[in-house]
Formats: sequence, C-alpha cells, structure tokens
Amino acid sequence: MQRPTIKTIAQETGLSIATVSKALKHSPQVRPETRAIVVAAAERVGYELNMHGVQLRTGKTYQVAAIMTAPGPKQKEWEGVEYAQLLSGISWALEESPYRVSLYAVRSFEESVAVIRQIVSLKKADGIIVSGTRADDPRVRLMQEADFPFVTYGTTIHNDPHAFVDADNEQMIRHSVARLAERGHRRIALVNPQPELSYSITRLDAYRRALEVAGLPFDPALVSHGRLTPAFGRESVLAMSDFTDPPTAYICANEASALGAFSGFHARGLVHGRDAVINATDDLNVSQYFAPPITTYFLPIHEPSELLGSYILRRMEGEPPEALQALIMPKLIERSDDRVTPKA
Amino acid sequence: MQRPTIKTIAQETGLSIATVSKALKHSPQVRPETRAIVVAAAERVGYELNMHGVQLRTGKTYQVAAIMTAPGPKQKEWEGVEYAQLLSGISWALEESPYRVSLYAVRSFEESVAVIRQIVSLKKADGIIVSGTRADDPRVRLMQEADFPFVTYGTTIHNDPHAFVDADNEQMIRHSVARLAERGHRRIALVNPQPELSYSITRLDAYRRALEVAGLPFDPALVSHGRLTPAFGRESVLAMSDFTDPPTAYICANEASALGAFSGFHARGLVHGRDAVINATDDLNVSQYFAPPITTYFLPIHEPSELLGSYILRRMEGEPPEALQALIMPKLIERSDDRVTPKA
DNA sequence: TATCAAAATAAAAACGTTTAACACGATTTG
DNA sequence: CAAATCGTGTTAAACGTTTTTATTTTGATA
Repeated sequence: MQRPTIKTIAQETGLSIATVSKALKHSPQVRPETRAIVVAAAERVGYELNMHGVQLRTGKTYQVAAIMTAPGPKQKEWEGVEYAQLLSGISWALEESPYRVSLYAVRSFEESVAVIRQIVSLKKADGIIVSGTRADDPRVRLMQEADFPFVTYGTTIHNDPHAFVDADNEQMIRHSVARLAERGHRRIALVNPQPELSYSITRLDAYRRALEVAGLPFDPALVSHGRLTPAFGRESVLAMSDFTDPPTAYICANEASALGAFSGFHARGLVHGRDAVINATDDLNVSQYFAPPITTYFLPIHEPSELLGSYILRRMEGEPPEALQALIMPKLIERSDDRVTPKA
Repeated sequence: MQRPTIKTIAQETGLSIATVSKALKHSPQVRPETRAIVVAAAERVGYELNMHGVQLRTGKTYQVAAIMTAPGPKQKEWEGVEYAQLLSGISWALEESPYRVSLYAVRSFEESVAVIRQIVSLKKADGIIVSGTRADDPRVRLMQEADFPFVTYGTTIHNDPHAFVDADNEQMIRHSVARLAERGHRRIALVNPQPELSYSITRLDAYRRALEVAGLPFDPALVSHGRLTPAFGRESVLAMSDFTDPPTAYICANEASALGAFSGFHARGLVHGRDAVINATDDLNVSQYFAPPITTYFLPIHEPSELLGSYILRRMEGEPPEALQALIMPKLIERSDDRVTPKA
C-alpha cells in the first residue's frame, strides 16, 4: 500500500487534485460542502501532507537552524552544557508548528559565520537562531542584508535593531555589585566571559558604573575574561587570591565558572563566607547543591529558550523585529548572607 | 538571478539534464571528458544541488532524527546536560555527509514512542538515534519491525541484536566495587538510574556479582534508584548516612548525582575521605573541580557521540547492525586514595 | 428563456531531481 | 560479415504539491 496523496483523495471523491489541495488549505475558493467531502475522504484514507512536495513547489524548508557553537571534541571542559535545555525549549516552542529544529554544531565563531552565510544563500532553512553575539556582529549584518528571519540569544551593541532574547545583564550586575558593596565588600572581582562577546561588555560597563555609584575604585586587575569553563573560574581565583589586597567577592558569569571558583578556594584553603564569597548567574539551578550553596541570579533557561522559539516563528511570519525583543531579569536567590568578617 | 539548476548546466554545455545529473553523481555511464565539462560548468555557474528536488524524487529525507528525552520546562533540576555534547558530536560526525541532525525533544518515554512511530510511518527521517534504552525496549522493536535504520545510545537486554553504543557499565562497576573493597570498604552504596533503564539493571547485576566476588553481603538498602539529578544524589546520601551502619563509599552514576552527593555530605557534616568517599562516572570531566576532586571513570562524551553518528551513517547504507556495536570502557582517573580510616 | 457575472471546479504547468527506456554509432563475436 | 554487445548519450516520465489560467456550473436578471 502506497502512502495516500492528494491524487488518492481526488480519485476517491471524483474531484480534481487542485480542488483537493485548495480545500485542505481552507481556500475560500472552495464550497464548504465540497471541503467537508474532501476532509472526510482525507480522514478516511489517512492522508498526511507530504512535505517534500510542498518544499519543492514553494521553496520553503520548514526548518529552523539552531547554530550551536561548542568547543571541539578535543576540548574536555564543562562548557556550553546549557545548550541542551536551550535546544529542547526551542524545539517545544515549535512543536505545534510545521517547523523542525535543524542543528548546526560549529567549533568557532568564524565557522558560524560561514555556516550562516551558506544557510542564507542556499536557503537551507527558513529562520536562524544564533547565540554568542558580539558587540558588532557580522552575522547579524549578514542576515539583515539578506532580509533573512533570525533571533539572537544575546544582544548586540552596534547593530541595527533585531529580534533578540537575553538576560538583563546590565540590571543584574548593578544590583549584584550594589548588594555586595552594602555588605561591606570593597574588593569585588568580576569573572567575565570572553571580551569580544556583547554581554561581556555590557557586564563590564554595568560593573564600572555600579562601583562608581558605590564609591569604590575600579581596579582592572579584578576583572578576568575567558571562556566560561570551570578551569577559567579556578584560574581566576588562583590568580586574584594571591594579590596583596585580594577580592572578598567573586561575581561569576555562570555556574561552570562558579564551580571552578570553588575549586580555586579549595586549592588555596579559602573558606566561603570567611575569606570571600562567590555569587553567580545560574541557568540550571545547580548552585544550590554547591557546598555551601551560594547566592545566584537565577534565570530558568526554559524561559528564554521558549521565547526564542516563539519569536522566530513570529519573525518568519513577517512580524517586525522591533516587536520581538526581550530582556529578562533573573531572580535573586539568596542562599548565603555573603558578609565576610574583616580580618583583624 | 535565479539559483542555477542542472537545467542551467545543460544549456551551458549543450548536454541533456540527464547526462548532467549522471555526471555530477559519478555515474559510469558518462565519459570522463564529458564529466569534466559538466563539473567545470557547474563550478562556473556556482551550482549547488537542490535537496528538495532529490528528496521528492527519491523519497529520502537526508535527516537523522535525534530523540532527546528531557524533563519538561517545569523541571528545574540539572539533568540531561550531556545532551549538548552528545548532539554536537553526532552533528560533527555527519558533517561531511549530506545528512543533518533534526531534533525531536520529548518529555517522556511514552512521547518518545509516539514520536518514533510517527517518524517511521511517515518517513520523516532516514535514521533515528535514541537513548535511554530499557531492558525490553518497545521502540527498538518498532524500528526493527519496520526495518528502519537506528542506533541506540545504551544497550537493551531482551531485544534482538541492533546497533548500539554504550559505556561498558558491567566492567566498570565490577572494577569499581573490587577496587573499593580492596581499600577496605565493606558498605558500598550504588546510586543508580531509574530501575526500568537497561543500564540500571546491568549496573545492579554487576554490583551484586562483584560484591559476591569480594565476599561482601548484598544489602538492598544500599541501592537507590532515581532520575540522575543532583537532588537525587543528595537524597540518597541523606537517607543512607542515617543508617546505623552507613556506607563508606558511594558509586554515583553520573556527575550530577555525584555533585548532589557532595551536597548531602555537606548537609550531614560528613567529610570526604574521612567518613566516606564518592566515586562517579563522568562524561564531562567536571568532577576534577569538586572540592576535593574525586575518583571517576571518565568517558569523554565525544567518543560515543561521534560513534553514534558514524554508526547511523553506516546503518543507513545498509551495513548489518551486528557490525555496529560498541561497548567503551571508561578510563579510571584516581584523584583520591579513597581509603577511609575506620572509626575506633 | 436567454444572457451574463460570479462562483466553483478542472486542467495544466511548474518546482529540481532521478531513472527507466531508448537510440545510435563503434566494437566485439561467432 | 552479419549479429550481438558495449559505451555514451537522450527522451520522457515521475515524485507531490501549489498556483495560474481556463472551463464549467450556478443563480440572478432582463
């Protein structure tokens, strides 16, 4: 038995395939009674639309490309694990639509540019979701010039307006610094992502401004930049805790670097809450299991990821990008007092 | 300017589209010189194969469906994070092929059965990669009955032979128990995945056998089953450490539950290496950053994931499943002595 | 009842590819 | 030397859909 097509239904009903096609897509050109007959026949024979036919005819792919920049296989560090949740959130948001998530794993920023160029010029997808945005992101420009629908996870700074979803890093860092300053901290370290990333700049900016408000001096030595692995968090602590005037607080950009910072504490014999504290941003709520649990700004990753999915759908339907922008403020979860007793 | 097709090349060269098509796919029916001409023309006009045409004509989708069972969005636990690396590994293995990874995120086992049934009957993909196998897995039977190419991440116990990739849980647990017994442990806990999963059974079996070899009694109270979240690892420790004769070693099934176990230690005031130790299986090499670092059986996840990718390719080319089976032995990384000083 | 516009349906072409069937000259074979 | 075979290319049909254009049917009006 072959899979039924509109031809099958046409024979079944005595109508032409044109009428069947129109009836199934609710064209006003076909009479309600006729549609009813067609739908009934479709039901009866178990008809399912064959996407390959419509793809060839219409040129639409019904694919949303998710660009996932993950370190190469050599890399054995804990990095980018939040992608799993991100992808499933996107996938769920597309569930009711005919669109599917198509995965493009790339190893570097350059490769992501190339892949996006290919997707755009060869129309390998109808929309793109991309993360790891830079201050001036060439990929954003590329897609804008081609008028290709896309949503970024992360803001840009110098690009024209586009659809995006991001955590409100600005507000989060200002709040975080102010809160720590209130608790008596005068040396606050910022463990920041790679400097070329847009949110790295946003965080650094907010950090400097917040220090100023709190009347604290800015010391560039208290800011580290790097790929957000545990190794990086650890190194940051190892380096900074050797200063003659070491930090008493570390603001980590994610849970991986926070875990690494803990490892640095352990290596240096530092005790959390006595010598220094760690605060973090947390997507996966894992820092509640650290020993001791730490204070975090928690943004459950399913929120931005489902937003990404619904935004790309709306964008592909032609909605203007200005209407599709979200900054989400993570929720403060205080698991520690975060005061340190000044050494005598 | 329209995108060039084989028609363009045909006009360009004066050949027929049939010859062009054959030339481009290295058919022996076309003379090398003719092929050279075609290839040159294709190059010149910037021809790229349009997949929609071939999909419609051949019925092939050039999609590999990756079924990802992830907890629903409500779920705020650290779980399934290794999927990110798994997916990128698969994606990389398919890179040189025309196949793409298409993501199907599902929330439950039942949903995964339904999704697979749909993919198979509607030919929405050419191959399937599925994980979280059960002892007798209905999805495996489904795909086998339909003669649909697939590879599982994880073994089955009661199903007919099929392509799979897995860690060698049997050998790993036996080794782990023996090693701990050698070091004087007499109460060894097994923190195991959900009991219906195939590898849960394999691990439990190996555990019992290894205890027997070591001359230690089997105590069912020392085995816990659950979803491998930090919460579960924590609960396991909280419960078992209250026993009158508590375990001195915990064998955790992944890094998430190991982290949770640490959290349990902290809550109970247990010190790692003094009161008890934690061993784990680690995909992401994150346990080196625990404080203190623990002994793990490390299987870098890119190994099985790239194997999954190449296996599904070979399976789709018709290679028999018996040739596509791999059990990988994780590498022991001893980061701790793992002896505990018996209390006086 | 004849006419005509509007409504409903049908016919046909097109999207880009693969492939079975065929054609035709050159080469081998009995 | 005629017949069969081979090598290389062409023709034409097909995959399932959408959409433009053409045709028929319907219902209203004169």
